[in-house]
Amino acid sequence: MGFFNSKLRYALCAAVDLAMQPPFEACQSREIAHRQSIPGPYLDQILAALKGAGIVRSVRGAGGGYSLARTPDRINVGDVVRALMRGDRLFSSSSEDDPTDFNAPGVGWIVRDFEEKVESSLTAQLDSTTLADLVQQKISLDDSLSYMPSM
Amino acid sequence: MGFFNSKLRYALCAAVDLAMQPPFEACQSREIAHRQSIPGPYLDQILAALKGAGIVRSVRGAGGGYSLARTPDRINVGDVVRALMRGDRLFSSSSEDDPTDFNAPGVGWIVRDFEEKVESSLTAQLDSTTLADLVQQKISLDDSLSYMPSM
DNA sequence: TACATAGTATACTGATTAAGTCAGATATAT
DNA sequence: ATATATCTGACTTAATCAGTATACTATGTA
Repeated sequence: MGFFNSKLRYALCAAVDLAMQPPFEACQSREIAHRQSIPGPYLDQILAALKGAGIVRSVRGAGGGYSLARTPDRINVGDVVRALMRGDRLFSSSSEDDPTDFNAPGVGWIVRDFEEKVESSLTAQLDSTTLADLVQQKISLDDSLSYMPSM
Repeated sequence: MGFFNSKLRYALCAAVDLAMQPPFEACQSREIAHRQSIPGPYLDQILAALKGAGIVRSVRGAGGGYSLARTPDRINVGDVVRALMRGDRLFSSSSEDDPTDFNAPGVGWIVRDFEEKVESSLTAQLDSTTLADLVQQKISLDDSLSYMPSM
């Protein structure tokens, strides 16, 4: 439906959710799933990816859960995107797996070059927005609606 | 492999190819296909979409072919993208087909709102680059390589 | 009028990805 | 030990991507 895929959207929701919790306090995946309406087992996959990228920390066993590995102002949206898109789409590789000969010095070059400009300006935008920014927007929204549940 | 899909890349190559031909002179689809290394029948599909969007004009019968419907400086990349992405991906719709409840006033809202900001800045970039710009880059490239075939 | 040329339309196919689901293994606090 | 959690990997279903194939329609030229 949109520009992001659902996995990425879920990941961002989960990350922002964690960013709104008391810092470094473990939070169960099923709580996050419930608050953000994310399918439980699917969220587990996503959290695993976030953990692999060092965005999230996990504590196993009873009383365990997930927490952010850094403060929200030191995690940006680009980090989350890159964590999810290992092997997946959203301009996965920058190097070698060209199907056609866009290497020949022709129109294809120019098109590819333009594409890269778009990519890099997009990346810049993703990297300049932090989880803290998103949390702040959430708070502003709640304020403007004149009610303040922490959900 | 990249941010664009191959259909869009082909469409841009074809459009730029036409932009480099003598203005309003009909050009056969198979010639374009050959010059730009695009699978013939696949290009036909793409040209049909471009025609449907009023970007390209076609003349049927012997001696016919395709030409741009407007001058290259009045066709931008965004036009081509929108022509191709009818029903397809790359932020297809802006309205109603939300799978989950991103309508509830929660974190999902903020994520969706950020997503839309990204989309609109992307759209702005696509809309501010014309086919004429891309042709100019091609010419500059040829110059800098010190040889000037029109291909 | 007939033929060749060229675009138009539709349907089909194989490969890949998206979006989850499910079962079970592993770790840990009590 | 056991209940509670994460972790893992395989599996499923549907959609999309990237093209092919086939038949049809329109038009300029001989």
